Amino acid sequence: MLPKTYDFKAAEARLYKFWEEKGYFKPTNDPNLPGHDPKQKPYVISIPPPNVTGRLHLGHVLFVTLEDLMIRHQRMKGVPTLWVPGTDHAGIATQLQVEMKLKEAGTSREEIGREKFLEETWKWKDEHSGLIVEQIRRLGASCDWERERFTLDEGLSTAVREAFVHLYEKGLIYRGPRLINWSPTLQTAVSDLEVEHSEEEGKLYYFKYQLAEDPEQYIPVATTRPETILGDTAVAVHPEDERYQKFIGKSVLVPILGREIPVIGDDYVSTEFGTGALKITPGHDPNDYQIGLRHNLELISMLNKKAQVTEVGGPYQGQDRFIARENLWQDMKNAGLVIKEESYIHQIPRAQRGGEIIEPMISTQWFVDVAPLAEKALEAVKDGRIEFIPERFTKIYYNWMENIHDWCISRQLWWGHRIPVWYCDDCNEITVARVDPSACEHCGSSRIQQDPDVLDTWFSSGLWPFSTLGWPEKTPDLDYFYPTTMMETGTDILFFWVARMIMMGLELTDKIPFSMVYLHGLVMDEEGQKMSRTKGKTKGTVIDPIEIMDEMGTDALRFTMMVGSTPGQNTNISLQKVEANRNFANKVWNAGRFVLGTLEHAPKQPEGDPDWTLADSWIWAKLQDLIRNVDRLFNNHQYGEAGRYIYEFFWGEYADWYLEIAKEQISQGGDRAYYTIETLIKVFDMAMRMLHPFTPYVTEELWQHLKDAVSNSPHQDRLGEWPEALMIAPWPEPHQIEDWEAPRVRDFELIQEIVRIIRNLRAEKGVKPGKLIPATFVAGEQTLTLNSEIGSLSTLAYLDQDQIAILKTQDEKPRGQIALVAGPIEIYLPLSGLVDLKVEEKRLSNELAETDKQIKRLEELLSSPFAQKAPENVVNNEKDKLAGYRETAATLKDQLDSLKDLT
RNA sequence: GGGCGGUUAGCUCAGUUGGUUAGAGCAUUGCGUUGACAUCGCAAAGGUCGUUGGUUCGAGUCCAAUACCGCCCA
Repeated sequence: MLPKTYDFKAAEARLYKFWEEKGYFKPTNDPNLPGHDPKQKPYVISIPPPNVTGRLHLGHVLFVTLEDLMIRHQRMKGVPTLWVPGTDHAGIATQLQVEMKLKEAGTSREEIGREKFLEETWKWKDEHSGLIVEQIRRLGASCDWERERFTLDEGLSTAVREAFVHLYEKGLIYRGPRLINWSPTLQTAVSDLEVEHSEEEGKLYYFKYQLAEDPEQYIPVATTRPETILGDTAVAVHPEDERYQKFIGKSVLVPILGREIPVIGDDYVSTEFGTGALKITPGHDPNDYQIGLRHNLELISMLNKKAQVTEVGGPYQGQDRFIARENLWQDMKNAGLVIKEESYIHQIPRAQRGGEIIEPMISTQWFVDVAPLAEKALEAVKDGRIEFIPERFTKIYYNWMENIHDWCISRQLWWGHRIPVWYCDDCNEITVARVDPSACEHCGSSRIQQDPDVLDTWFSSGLWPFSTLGWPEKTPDLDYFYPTTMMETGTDILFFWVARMIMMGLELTDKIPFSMVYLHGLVMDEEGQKMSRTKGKTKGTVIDPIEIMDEMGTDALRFTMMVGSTPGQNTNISLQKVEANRNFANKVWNAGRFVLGTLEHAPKQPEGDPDWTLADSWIWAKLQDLIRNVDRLFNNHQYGEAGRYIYEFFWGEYADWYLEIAKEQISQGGDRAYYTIETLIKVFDMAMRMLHPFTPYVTEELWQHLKDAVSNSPHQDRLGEWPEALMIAPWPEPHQIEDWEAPRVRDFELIQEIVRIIRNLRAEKGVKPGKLIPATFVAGEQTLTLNSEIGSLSTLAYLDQDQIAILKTQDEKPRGQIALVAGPIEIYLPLSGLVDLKVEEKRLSNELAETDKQIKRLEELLSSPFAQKAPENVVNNEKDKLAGYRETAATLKDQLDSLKDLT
């Protein structure tokens, strides 16, 4: 006998090892092995690689569980499946961690130098990389670990190198000074996507731009960043603005500095905003930069890389940008150039990592010219080769692709793929090479220096679906498993990653990298807020998945993530929910225990063919229905909904009803017991199969026990040979609904209704559950059905089996008994002493009133145009209901009448 | 400024292609503990689906407008 509670701690590690050792994580039909059939279409997922030095958070849990579920499902369907795991080097994040460590040790990367720093970083990586991988394994992830990759692996580095050189040679990568997003503390450029705009309170500063020819006249200008006045190279007004058009072509004086700059007309300027005149700082503002390009304006960098004022700032040179703002403004006040300040809410660009204010500045960086790539990437989605789930992301994708900007790919970091470009000291030409060159390819000089920068981590991530399979080598893996099938990831990296993979894949491999993109939302706390380490003064809301797994088991966590999630929507999670699902795992465990227990005293062999009871047929029909629903939902990627269906079936139908009835049927012994046990097992087996992708551990554990028990039981003959593991057991196939199902389900629902109504009455009358009571049923056409279910009825409603009468009709109403009505069935319970005629009358008339209401409602409905216009089956449905209510009403009236005779 | 999502029971969320007075978990209330399960069982109470209008025989489910919350892009 199994223990009373499921000991997940012992089971999980053991089962994972078992699966892995059996080689189930590896694809069947491996292209590297003999007998490979290239025609069999595989199902492939490449994991969104987590940060190699990171640690598991709930976001990881969500995606690992989802992908594992998809993979396990396909594997059970017999499809060759491959899930490629791996990690990424996470340039900035990892470098920062190591820098922090160095700082603690009283040194810095600059101090120890690049080579030593990289050594330290690799060491750090080696120390930490095991953790996240170990944690992902613990989640039950059935990835092929022999194909695990890391973005800085040799092979993947070759891929990055190839991609860079290819794009460069095609003219799609270029270098040049452009306005980029600069992070003054990280001391690197970042891409547009790595900048977040947050709405914050600031000030709008109004001041005077004096005319050079007549300082008495001025143009009023408003700005949120007065310090950038030092870098102004024009003042722009709308060409049709009557207030200012006369100034166009004249010069104005930069406050304090006295530099002369032109007044230009540009219809970008809004006449509504501020004063209607705009100062233009092309060196430090993206919009101004565009205007500068249009008007050929001078570009002035008034801040250096530490965001301090440069020499162009005259007296403010060396001051931090925010200090300079105050000082300059004060000086302008003194000079009478200030008009006013008002508070103003505006967008502040902040670094996604670190949160400091990003400084737009001119810098020489490497860029990808993405427009030509985007065009192909757009086409691949428009023509349906790539599909988004949920579908609405298609539009979001289009919108981004259609307004795409060049991608700044160089980072002033040390940890990452170093840019494969060498500059010649002699001829100043550059050499871009797949293999490290020893001499300039232009003049042959050996005095060449490699570009010190590394590439954006997302550059290598963009190659992930194919680089992990061996590209640019033509490997059997690449040939067979690429394009991959499913890209499953978070909505937040649609642009960062998915879009770029599509662009890179199409450009470099000429193929789409995957045909489906499934996007999940973010994991939030129970109030739908982002989890935070601290929340005001109260404790943080961060839930540590490891702790949860320790306390409640991996399955509980996985199931919670799955049933709590809907495609593209955020998932709110709470400990309470995990607890509820731990209870579910326990329920599954105990139901399994029960089923196993029945096998121990199963009759040896059946004597005849099966004679299925109503309950047997009912649960089997319900199972078929479940299989159909789960199939439908999986096909639509509604995994959470599928999980909820299985949960409901298992707990609400199989455990609550069928198991209880099975007890009684087994007690009858003989063939009845034999076939009941068979049904118990078959349904349980199927349920375990469908549940397995959600909760792999508890299902496998139980299933293994069941398999052992069955193979040692007489049932082996009829149940046949079972596969070696649930994990590779065939997925239940849906069957067309058969004619016998609906009537059996209807009949059983009548039994359920009878049971419920008796239970309710017992509860109402305070009859102890242990007390068995007699009952009389007047069943009319249902006499046969009820007769066959005496056992179930008495078990479920706690009736005395020896004192049950089932009559077809009844001439005289019994006296002094409680009368109940369930559909067409009259029920009489001789609860002497508990019968209060007044109470009974009230109860019956209430019921009658309720029934009459329904009858009236349906009569109205059926005499409305509904009867003509609605489809026949819908109308018939309502007609049947009406007939049922009428039957009930008639019976109730009968009972009321006979009650009145007594009074 | 453009776009997207959400608004359903006290809380957190589900809800097939519109089909006829809405489901779950948790919380609440009452009863219950000798054999699958107290990580439980039985039962009860609790929403008319943000608002307005429209399409339809029929709308939580489609359309339009609107309010509030959130996100993305500019």
